[in-house]
Amino acid sequence: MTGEDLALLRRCRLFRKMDERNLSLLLTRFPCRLRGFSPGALIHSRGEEYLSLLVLLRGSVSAEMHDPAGKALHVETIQAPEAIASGILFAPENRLPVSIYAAQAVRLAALSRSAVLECCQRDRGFLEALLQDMGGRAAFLAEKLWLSRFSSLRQKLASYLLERCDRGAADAVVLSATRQELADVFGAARPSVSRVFGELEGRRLISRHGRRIDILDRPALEALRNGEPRPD
Amino acid sequence: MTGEDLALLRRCRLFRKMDERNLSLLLTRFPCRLRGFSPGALIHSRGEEYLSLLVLLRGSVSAEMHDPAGKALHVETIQAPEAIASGILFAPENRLPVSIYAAQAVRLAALSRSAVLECCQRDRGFLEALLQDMGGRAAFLAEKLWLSRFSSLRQKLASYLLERCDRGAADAVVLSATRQELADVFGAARPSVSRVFGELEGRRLISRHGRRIDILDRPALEALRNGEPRPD
DNA sequence: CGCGGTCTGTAACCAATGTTACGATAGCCT
DNA sequence: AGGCTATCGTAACATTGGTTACAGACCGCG
Repeated sequence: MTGEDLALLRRCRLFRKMDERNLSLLLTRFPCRLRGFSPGALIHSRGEEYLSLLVLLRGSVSAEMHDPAGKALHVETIQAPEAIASGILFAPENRLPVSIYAAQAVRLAALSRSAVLECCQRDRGFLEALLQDMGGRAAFLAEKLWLSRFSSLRQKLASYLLERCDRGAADAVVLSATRQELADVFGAARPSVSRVFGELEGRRLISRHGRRIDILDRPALEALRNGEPRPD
Repeated sequence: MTGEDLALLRRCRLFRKMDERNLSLLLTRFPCRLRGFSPGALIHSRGEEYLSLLVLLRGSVSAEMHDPAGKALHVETIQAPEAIASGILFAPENRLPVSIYAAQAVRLAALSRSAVLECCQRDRGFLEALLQDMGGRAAFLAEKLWLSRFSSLRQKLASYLLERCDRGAADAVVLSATRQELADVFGAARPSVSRVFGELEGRRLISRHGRRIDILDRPALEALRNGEPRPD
C-alpha cells in the first residue's frame, strides 16, 4: 500500500481517530488488497458474499437495489473516503443487500474481517467509529423503510424541495438533478414525478421554470410534507 | 442483579460466549438497571433517545412503526433472551426508529453505552456477537426495504404461506395470526389481505376454512411467489 | 440551416392498494 | 336466550403510482 493510499485511508472516518502506529502495524500483519474500477463498472452485486470490508479511497459509488425485471431503487451514493456496507460484513448471512456501481473512477481497499476485528480490539477509537458507522447505516435504512411505507411521492417531493430551499434562505431552488435522477432518488417513475410537479404547480404551491423551482406557498407545502390533512 | 437475572443474561447471544468472570467484573463496575413491563405497555417510543442497550430477559416485545395517523407496520417480534436495537445504540442520531411494546410480561436490563464498549474491548466473544447482531439487524432492515418496494401483497402472502407449510411438511397450515395481525406484518390493510386470500382461492391455489389454509397448487403458488410471470 | 439526441410535460390507461361500509359468524358473558 | 364484541368476507369507490405513447423544447453538430 502506497503512502498516498494510506493517507486516504486515514482520512476515512473509521480510521481517523486511530493511532497511526497501530494502523501501520496492523496493515503489515493483515495486508489489504487494492482495486480500481472505471465509471459504470459493477463492483459488487446484490446477493454476493461480502467477506472483506471495502473502503472507498477515491471516487464515488452508487448503491442500488434491482428487482428481477431490472427496475432500480437508488439507495445511496457514497463519496470517498468512506467505508462501504460496514454493517453487512459481520451479519450471519453476509450477502450484500444492494449492488454497488462505480459512479466515478474508483479506487478502493479491501480489509479482511479478521483485520477489522483486530482493529476493534486494539484501538478504541476505531471501535467507536465502526459502531457509529454501523449504527448510522441501520438508522438510515430504518428511515428509508419508513419513507417507503408511509410517505407518498407528493410528500417526498415537498420535503425534498423544502430541504433545498432552507439552505438557500430564499424561496427558490435550482435543481441540479434531472427529473429522471429525481425519480430514481424517490424510487418512482419519471412521469410520476412530472405529474406531481404539475399538480403542485396547479395548486399554486410552486412554479416551474425548467430546473428552477420557486416556492409560492411555503406553509401549504409544509402542511403537505407533514400529515396530509386533506388534499382538497 | 440477582443470580437468576444473570443466568438469563448469559443465555442471550451477546453474552453467551463471554467469559464469566469478565462479565461479573463488568457488572460490578457498570451496574445495570432492571425494569418490568406488563403486556401492552409502551417500553420505548419512536424518536425517543436510545441511550442504553435494552436486553430482553423475559417475555417478548413487538417493534412497530406508526405513521402520524396511527397506521402501523409491525416490524418484528423479539423473544427473550435477546438484545433490542443493538444497532441504534451507537448511531450518530441515536433515536429509535420504531416503538417497542411489551407483548407479554417483560423483564429487561439496561446497560449503559460505556458498559457495552467496555465489553467489546475486554472480550472478543462479545465483540463478535455484537457485530454479528448489528449486522443481522441491518440485513434484516435491508430485506424489509426490498420487500416493501418490490414485492406485491400477493407475493408476500404466497411466500408467507409456503414458509409455514414447509415446516409442517403437509400442504396445510393453521395460522395462529388474525387477519388483522397478518395485515400488520405485511404492512397492508385488512380488507386488502382478505381480497388476496379470496383471489388465491378463486384461482384454486388454496382453500380456506377459517384460519386453516390448504395449499391446492403448490407449484403455482411458488411461481407466484417468485417473479409473477403474468397473473392471467 | 436542418438533424438527431436528451430532457421534459402530459394524457390515457391500468394495476395495486387503501378506505369505508355493511352483513355474517362465532364466542363469551350475564 | 339475548346481547356484545371480535373476527371475517366482500363490495364500491378513491388514490397512488406505473406504463406507454407522443409532442414540444433545447442543444450541439455537421
